[in-house]
Amino acid sequence: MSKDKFKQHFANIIADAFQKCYPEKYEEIGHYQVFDPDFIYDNLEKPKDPKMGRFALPVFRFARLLSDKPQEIASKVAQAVDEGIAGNKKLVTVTAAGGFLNAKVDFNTLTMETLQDVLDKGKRYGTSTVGEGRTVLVEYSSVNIAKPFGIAHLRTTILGASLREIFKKLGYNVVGLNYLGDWGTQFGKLIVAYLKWGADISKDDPCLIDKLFELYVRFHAEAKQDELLDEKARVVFKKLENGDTDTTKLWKLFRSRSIEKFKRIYDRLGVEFDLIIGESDLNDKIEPIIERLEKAGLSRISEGALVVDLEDTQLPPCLLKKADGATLYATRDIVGAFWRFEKYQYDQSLYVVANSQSDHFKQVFGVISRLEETEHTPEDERLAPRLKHVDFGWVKFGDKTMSTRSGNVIPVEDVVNKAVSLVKQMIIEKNPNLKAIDKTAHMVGVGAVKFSQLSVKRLTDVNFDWDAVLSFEGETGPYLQYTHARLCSLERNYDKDIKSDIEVTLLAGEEEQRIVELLADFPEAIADAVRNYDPYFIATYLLRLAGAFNKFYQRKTPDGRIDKIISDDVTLTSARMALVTSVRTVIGEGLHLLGIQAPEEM
RNA sequence: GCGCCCAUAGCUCAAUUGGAUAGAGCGUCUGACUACGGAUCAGAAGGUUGGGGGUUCGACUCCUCCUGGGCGUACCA
Repeated sequence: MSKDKFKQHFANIIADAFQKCYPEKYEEIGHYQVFDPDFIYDNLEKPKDPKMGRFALPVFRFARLLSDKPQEIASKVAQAVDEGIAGNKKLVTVTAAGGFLNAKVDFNTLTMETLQDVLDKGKRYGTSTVGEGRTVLVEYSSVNIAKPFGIAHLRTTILGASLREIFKKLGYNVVGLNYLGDWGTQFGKLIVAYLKWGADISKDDPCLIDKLFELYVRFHAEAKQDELLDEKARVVFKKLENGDTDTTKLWKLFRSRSIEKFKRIYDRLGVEFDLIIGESDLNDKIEPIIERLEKAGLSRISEGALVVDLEDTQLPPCLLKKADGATLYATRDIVGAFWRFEKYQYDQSLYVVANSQSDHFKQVFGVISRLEETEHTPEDERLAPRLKHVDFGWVKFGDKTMSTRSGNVIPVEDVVNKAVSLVKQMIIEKNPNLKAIDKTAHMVGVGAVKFSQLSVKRLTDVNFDWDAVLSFEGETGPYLQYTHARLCSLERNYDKDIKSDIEVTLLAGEEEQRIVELLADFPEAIADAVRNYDPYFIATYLLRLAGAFNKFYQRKTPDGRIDKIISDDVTLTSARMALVTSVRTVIGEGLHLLGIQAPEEM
């Protein structure tokens, strides 16, 4: 990530001032700590209140080093800075506030450079090249065949789709991967249930998948009474693994019909993948890896099953094969990591999966790590350090936990349909002349649903609340879209070219300054999102930006009138419009990174 | 039992990863030029950060104990 010019300048003059204020200490320890601009740079923070400045350095932690009081340090250094740059053009102004050194940047310079940057680059503003030549895999959604697409899957789908966009923005070669759950004992259960109770279901029934799911729920209910059912399911799955024709035929039918159904939902959500594979695609790749593990002496037979011990991790052993020889999903995830590397040579591989599976991934990564250690794979060729479980909290509904097995599922399709139709109603009410009502309603409805999943930090459990998801006011997707549409409307009304060579002093008001600062913060918001693997940081940034703009937009003059952006004052208007277009650009691009569309009217 | 995670305004969530007066939205209440798009904006009320102890210049954040929840815990995914 390239360094912020203002920050760098601040770090330089501060380090310099420290040298002047504490010459004997500088003599003693040399070009380190507070005397080193890079050290200062890394210790900079953003003040709590933007009014205090653009960045700040807390000096408490240097009190011991300099044997001086924090307040003293701050005021001495601030004074030294002031004297040092007197007469020169001040890029930053430093003030002492308690134990903090606060820096305000020269507003004209910041405004000019930021607006020029945004207007020149347009959608490419905030792009960087840190990811160039690097490949990152993002596994997300990963729905299970023959099961409903419930809101439990909503979070991974939307998180992953957004991460895919964000990494692209930074120049990474991104492979969005949907890893279908199309293998495992569950298919034994499904087939047993189908053969037992589903004789009357036609194979062409359009509701085949829904009906299958009902049978699946029934299976779990009846399995509580009848222990033989689970046993039967295991046998049937084993038959499937052995390639039994009739079983395979049924499995193929369920699989293809499910995929058709999922495709419709992905289309509706506007979620894309670069590769869709299933667990079953790995079947012929499993044995070589198991042989490697055996050869490395890592696996052993325990109670009839093939396991790898992970004793120093407090984790239970990782099961590779059940006593009947059938594989488990950990086995397939281990194999999959190697397979994916062969195919893509990834630098990072992200698994966007709920945190309830964190032990599973610890086991999988642990086994891979051990194998590579034992085989003495060179450090820089190892896969284990490249694997990352991007976990996230539960989606709960009321006081119940969403559980597929109990049939307690809210289909994503219902959620989207409800949101879209509500938006449509709203448009008809508020903006009946809008041309593309259905298209717009879809963008906004889906935007609301997506934003509801991204406006909370990844690891926080969320309650699925219909009212919250279907709310279009306050901190919501539609709020951002509305602001965007309003900005577009201003551009239509203005109807002239937007120029970046404007009179920046006309944007010196508090509200305008705040907007400029936020515009300049966009790259940082993206960096935060990447560092934390969490689009939340972009979502919350956009809310701040939109809020700052809306405040400016509705600002009043002292006589109580709205201080309009477009006025007879040509110079002022063109300055403000440069701001308008910049904000529109960043909100539009920010929403794009979240996987949300930004209509020009709504 | 063991392991991991969580507890902040009535509700849903934040808090720059140990920093300044703990902030937003929703809900409630009061307002906004006869609206450059009111899906907006301004303001008010609302807190002993679950509880005790500790670490230090400084704790919502780290350590410890307690209480109350969630998830996982070898042949499901």
